[in-house]
Amino acid sequence: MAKEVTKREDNYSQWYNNLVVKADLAENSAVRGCMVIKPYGYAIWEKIQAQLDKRFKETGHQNAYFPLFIPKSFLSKEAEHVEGFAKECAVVTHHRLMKDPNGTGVVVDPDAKLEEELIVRPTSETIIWNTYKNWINSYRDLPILCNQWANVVRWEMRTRLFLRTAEFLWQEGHTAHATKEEAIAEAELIINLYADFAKQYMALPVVIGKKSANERFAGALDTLCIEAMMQDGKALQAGTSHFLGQNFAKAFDVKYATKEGNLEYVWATSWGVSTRLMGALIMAHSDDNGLVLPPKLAPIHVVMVPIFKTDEEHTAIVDAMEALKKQLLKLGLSVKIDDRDNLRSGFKFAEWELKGVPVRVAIGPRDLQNGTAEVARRDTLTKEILPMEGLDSTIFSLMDIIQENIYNKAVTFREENTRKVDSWEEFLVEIEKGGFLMCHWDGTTQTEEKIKELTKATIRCIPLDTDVMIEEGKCVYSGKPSHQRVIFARSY
RNA sequence: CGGGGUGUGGCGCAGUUGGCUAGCGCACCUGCUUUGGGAGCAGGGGGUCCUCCGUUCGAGUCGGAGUACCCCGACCA
Repeated sequence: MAKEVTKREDNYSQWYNNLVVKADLAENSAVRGCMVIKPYGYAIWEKIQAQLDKRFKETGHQNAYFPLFIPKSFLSKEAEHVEGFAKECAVVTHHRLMKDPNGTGVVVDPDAKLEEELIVRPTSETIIWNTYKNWINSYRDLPILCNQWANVVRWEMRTRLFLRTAEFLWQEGHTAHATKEEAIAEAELIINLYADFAKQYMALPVVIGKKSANERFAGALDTLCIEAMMQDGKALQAGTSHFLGQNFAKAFDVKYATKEGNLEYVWATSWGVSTRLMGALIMAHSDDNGLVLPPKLAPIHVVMVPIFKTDEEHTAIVDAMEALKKQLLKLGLSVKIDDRDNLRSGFKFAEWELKGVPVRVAIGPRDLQNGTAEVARRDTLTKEILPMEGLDSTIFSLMDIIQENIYNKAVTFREENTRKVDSWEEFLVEIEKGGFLMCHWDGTTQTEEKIKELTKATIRCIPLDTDVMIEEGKCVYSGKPSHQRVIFARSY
């Protein structure tokens, strides 16, 4: 009973934390607020990275890398941007240590004070736009479509594994365009790319929408986002794509010569997803037995557990497994044969379920005689005895079935927990139940803040693509006229 | 930065109104028996009880200060 996971309904956040640690994805580090991503967790992140990277390149983007440190003066060039990040920055003030003259160990050498402090990037707009200034002269230099895979630091008060850590891994795209229309199209392209990735790979349905002015990225004219629903009914912002207008171009004086010979400021976007996606993946699909991984992101697709009494049986079973493994490898699946001899099969079953491996194959002496194997699905927790013959293709097609099933389950859950609410009394009751509330809103920040103050619910987004949301109505709080419903929810 | 809680082998905890050699479960090591849903028995190793100061014949236990972490708020991908 070493690795029992707590139940979801008892304490959702404890369940989540427990799961992350027990499933071997990550753990807290010695550094406050920072986490260690363990090999099993990182393997999932690598799959996410690879797929996104492929999609970025298919849409004409290139990877580049910019410095970790940002001179303090850069950060203050865009007024809203500083305000948004100032409160959570790590600052480098010195560049040297020395032996402690009054004792043992080392102290900061006071003589090594930096003339200008360096900020550990909370995001890279400023350093990148300072660089783009030198890259852009003419309309022929545009567009610039760069992405970087990097780590950033935001000194958060409270942290949670994957969902909010002081340091996190992400990708951040930064693009420069000649026209407003092109920049807006880029921001939309990316948010759709994210949504499609979430659906196809993470088996995660998301709502694409626009942030209200209040929730917008510091320095953006518009923030597009994808919002997902977790199993406790809370919303999680899974990715953002910002239309930055000419704000950063103006702050860093980035102009280009048009065909006609005029000087114009360039238009910008930035966009990103982070290791928070891992949190979304875990919270959206897992159950009380542990992680449930969609096959497209699972580091191990199939785990095989031999059941045996004698050495001869063990050898014969593992031989049969090796043969099946070879066939599965040919089909592109990753396979693990768990032939540890110090653990019982029941323990292994539980352990691999905890780690979310989509399919488990158990073979025992009985199967060996009958030419069968026991195949268990992680998503449904069902198992059946199947003939060894043709098992490779059966398992291969199971992957798509499982992927789809996990997605459908998440869609169903979201639909069951999304509802229209039209009165304030109803809102107060419904928000306690969790989920997405589709409500009319008068469009003012005051109303939005009042609702947040009273209920902790925020506008997750103004959905872009849902026709049903466009209709006349009255604001759920103020009663003023509204033309479209927005999504209210409590969030992470 | 406010409110609450916890610091005892690697992990999770117990330790009564201060009392004698600091204990339990898991994990670990050795051996035997086991293996179709988290094995059993026997033996074994591992502790400056967060730190400092105080009270006392005697402190894991009481008091004070510090410190670290967790939970709830404010802040956020």
